[in-house]
Amino acid sequence: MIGIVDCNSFYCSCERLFKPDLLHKPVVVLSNNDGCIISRSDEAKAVGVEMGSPFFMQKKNLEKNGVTTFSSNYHLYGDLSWRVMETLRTMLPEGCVEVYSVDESFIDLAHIAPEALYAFTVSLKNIIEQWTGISVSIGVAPTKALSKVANKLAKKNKQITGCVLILDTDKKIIQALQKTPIGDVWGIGYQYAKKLNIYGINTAYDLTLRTENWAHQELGGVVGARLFRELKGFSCIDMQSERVTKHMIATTRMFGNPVTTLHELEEAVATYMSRAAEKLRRQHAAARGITVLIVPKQEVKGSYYRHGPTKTASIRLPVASALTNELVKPALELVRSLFEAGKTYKKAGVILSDIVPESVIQGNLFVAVPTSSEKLAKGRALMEAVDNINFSMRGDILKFAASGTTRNWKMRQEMRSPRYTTRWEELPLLK
DNA sequence: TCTGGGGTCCTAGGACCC
DNA sequence: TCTGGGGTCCTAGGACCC
Repeated sequence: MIGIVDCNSFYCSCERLFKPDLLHKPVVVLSNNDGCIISRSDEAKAVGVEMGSPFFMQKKNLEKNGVTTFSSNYHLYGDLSWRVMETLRTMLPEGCVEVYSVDESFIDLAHIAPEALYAFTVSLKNIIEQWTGISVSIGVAPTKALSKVANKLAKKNKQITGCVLILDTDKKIIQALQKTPIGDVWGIGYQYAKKLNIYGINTAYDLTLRTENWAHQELGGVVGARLFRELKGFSCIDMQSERVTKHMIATTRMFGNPVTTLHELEEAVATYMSRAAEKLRRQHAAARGITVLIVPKQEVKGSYYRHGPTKTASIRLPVASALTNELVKPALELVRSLFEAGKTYKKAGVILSDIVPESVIQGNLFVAVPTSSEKLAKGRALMEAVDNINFSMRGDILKFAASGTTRNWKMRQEMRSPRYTTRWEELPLLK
């Protein structure tokens, strides 16, 4: 059996941990730029605050209901996430925990006897809550997709389930599938749900009445076929070992204020590239592919989004690199090629792809030794020094000049809580 | 210049996840 | 006025090869 452990209203729970007076009060957390609502406590859900809804549209409702609002504080969430995952690792054998996102892990429960499953799961939940202060829900079933179904139901009926639900018989599985709207199924997003509704498929159970071939045809090929089998109880999405290196590294941001000049765009792109390059070096890798994207401010009729189409440009370096200066330079050329004078921009970003481990950077036969080993070593040493200083001093003390110093485009975060657990200056104080 | 089948590699873009 | 950020996987189609 496979379980999924999911933190309840994770970001809100993190905020409450250091503000216990908010325990049974409505709380929400906003996305970057204080744009939209990305986490809600149960009390906030109860007064009709929708997930993903824009902050400015909910502002009145939030005030009226006395909802406490936080900007996102990723230092805090990242640290508490780590504590929860570490707790799981100490409770389960090596290789049985797959961290799936900041607030979720799949756990392999094959080693637990069926009759002991429920008691084990409950004790796991209690220990996590006791050790970290974060409450979780756990769904258990024969496959990953079914464990997600179990988890959703456990959360929906907290009073009855106590946030733990185990689907260990065909009967329970079928009942659970019948209670699950098709759009709630893991792997069925907005587009597929719409399509399936047209075919008269409204619950997860309805989908299982079709054939694997049908799912293959209508739901994106092998992905759909796999989901179909998983819902039928045949496990085909294995536990993944911890991924060491990412295949793609992105740093993208909305601007705090709209940007109209090439100069500002260049600053932003240089800044984002510096961050992306840091992430790259942290995983001891180098990248060949560079993509720059900018998004103009422009109404598009009939579109869900309130911005113009994303403009992208990319290149491949002759040789993979992890040096900020080598990555910034081509990125700046790309952004210059994309920029159109007279337009207003609201977002920009960089994406590094074609990522290889640092140890296997391929030389290029046709590149005339610009990267003699001596020069390469110097570049690495410089990067290491920059990374170390920025890490120990916090907040980019050392920057490349191209990143600028004024940064009018920086994002807004007006209601961020202190970084209680990762900054000495921001430790919580007891009176 | 025309004709065929089978394969690889690459990129762009769509769908999804949290 | 104001709608997030960072990922994954897969498919289709073009270029190129024999």
